[in-house]
Amino acid sequence: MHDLTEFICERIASLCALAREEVRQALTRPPRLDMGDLAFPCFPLAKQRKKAPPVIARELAEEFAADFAAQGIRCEAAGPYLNFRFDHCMLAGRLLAQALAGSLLSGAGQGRTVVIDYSSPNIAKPFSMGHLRSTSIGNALSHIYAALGWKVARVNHLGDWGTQFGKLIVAFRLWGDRARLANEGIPYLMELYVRVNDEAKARPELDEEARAAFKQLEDGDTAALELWKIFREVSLAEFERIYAILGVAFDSYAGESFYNDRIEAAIAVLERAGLLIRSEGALVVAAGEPDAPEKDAAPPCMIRKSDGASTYAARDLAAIFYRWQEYAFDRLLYVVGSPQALHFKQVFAVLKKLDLAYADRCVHIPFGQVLLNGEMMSTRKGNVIFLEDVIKEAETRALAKMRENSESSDTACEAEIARNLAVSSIIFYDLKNGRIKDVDFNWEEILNPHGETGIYLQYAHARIHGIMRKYDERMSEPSAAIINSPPRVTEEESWPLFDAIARFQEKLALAAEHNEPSVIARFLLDLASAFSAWYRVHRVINEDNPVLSRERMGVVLAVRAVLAQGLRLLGITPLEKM
RNA sequence: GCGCCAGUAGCUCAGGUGGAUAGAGCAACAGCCUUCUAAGCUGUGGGCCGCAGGUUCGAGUCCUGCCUGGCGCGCCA
Repeated sequence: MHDLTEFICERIASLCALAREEVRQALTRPPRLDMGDLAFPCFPLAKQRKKAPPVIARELAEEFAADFAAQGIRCEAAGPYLNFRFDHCMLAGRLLAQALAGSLLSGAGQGRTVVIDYSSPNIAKPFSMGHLRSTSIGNALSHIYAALGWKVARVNHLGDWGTQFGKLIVAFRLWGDRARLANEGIPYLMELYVRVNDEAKARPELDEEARAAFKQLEDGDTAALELWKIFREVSLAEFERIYAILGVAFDSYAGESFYNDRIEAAIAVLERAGLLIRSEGALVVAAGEPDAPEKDAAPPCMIRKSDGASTYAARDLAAIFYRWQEYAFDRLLYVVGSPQALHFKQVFAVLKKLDLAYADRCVHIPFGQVLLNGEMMSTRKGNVIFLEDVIKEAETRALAKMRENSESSDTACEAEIARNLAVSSIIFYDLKNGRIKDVDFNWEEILNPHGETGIYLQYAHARIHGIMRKYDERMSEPSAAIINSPPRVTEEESWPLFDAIARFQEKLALAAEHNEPSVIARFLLDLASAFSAWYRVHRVINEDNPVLSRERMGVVLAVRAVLAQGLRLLGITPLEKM
């Protein structure tokens, strides 16, 4: 399609005295498929030719007709637009072959490295729907960049350090039970955490003790460290279980504690650069220009508190220095909620002040919050939904639906499919909208199996596999053989499917450009919906017409290949049966 | 008070670089299973694109001001 576009650009440019680039910019897609494949709006020529755009469109259509027909391009005027229609059979044939060979995507990012910081939950708390967003968005981005040929380092910056562990240590010393901790894991830790917070309201000295306990941790007190290590291990085991269910993996779990002994060195870098200013007893880096700090609209970036302790910002700077050494990244993505936008703005501004070449390579990828009844979820307050409860409920419903459809056989297989459907719907629900949108958690919405859902996509994919099974059964040739010798595409009705397939590469590039997995999610909905509409009216298996059967099977296989590839980009494993 | 983000159908949302009659899903209503999975398909109704100016041949899209909501504004991470 690209070569045809170039041909059109060249001809219009030469005939209308426009720059080729100018023509390419002006070209658009008609709003509906039946109007054509490409359109040139004639408005810019109105002044030059001193005629109304519709007149110009008609003239151009006539002038181009013969020339373009030779290339298999039909052109016609439609109001002020000049619309072009390509040879769909030829294009579809090409796309079919590419889709079946898996060569629709080209790796433009080859050789470049992206570090993606995502998921990053605080340990000692159960995995909630709030943690899911960073996890699913980051995971999808990791697949999207990898598909474009980037080298991807997936980093889980665990929240495994800070005063909350002082609190937990205090709670454990007061009421802790090692046997229960070993048996119950995170829920038990949370119980202790909630209790210590409750009791601290009446006994403020507990907060004091918690600060002291965290100080012990930082100073390397063996007993405190031993407890902390157990908390961390128990939590990590639990998270890895959840990540396995979600199909998410990481290359590094270097979290906050990992940078503990690198912070002083990081602060020393700022010191040497002369960026640190003493302010109200704390050490800060001013946000604005060095010569006019008083003009700052933005608050300064605090590096060291007045009591000498380091801050979150100092830790993040240490992490960036380390990651630069470790990965020499071309891009560093922080998949962290939008409330932290200011924090990252400040940290990145400090990098700029240090005149570091990689300052511009660091990007915050914000996303909206998961709310419950319009409020932020809070583990401590108890108004929180846990991911696993949602998975269980979704599984139960999927299983019930499967039993309703068929009194089938294999319960182990059923359970696996139900689990997949549950995870697919939850991940897709999280990714289908622009990431900046807040999500007010709603059971009926996330469990809804109809409409724009992960289940809808899986259903389309599973039905294709149903056709494949039947094709292998009824037709003389196995469907897999079609992959090696793709059929010609003769039916115009399959064009909407190929029109969707043709956009896969540009959608992928767009998704990476904006760090927006929902672009892929929307693309898949378009593709699946085009397929579902086609499926009703076009029967694939037909023993009396093996040639047509073969052609349609090829079309369906092409759709399947793209659908499966797209689902995997989102971190969803395509199902062959449901 | 300042900053960031959002405001499109009853609800949830799509609408690269400004272009043709603003699109989906849910909900509602009406149809479609003797044929490859009805978790599907087809159709109907439903819109001062927050408001007001401006730029332009042309604005949901760009600029300015305002309104509403969310989040954030140094010793939590």
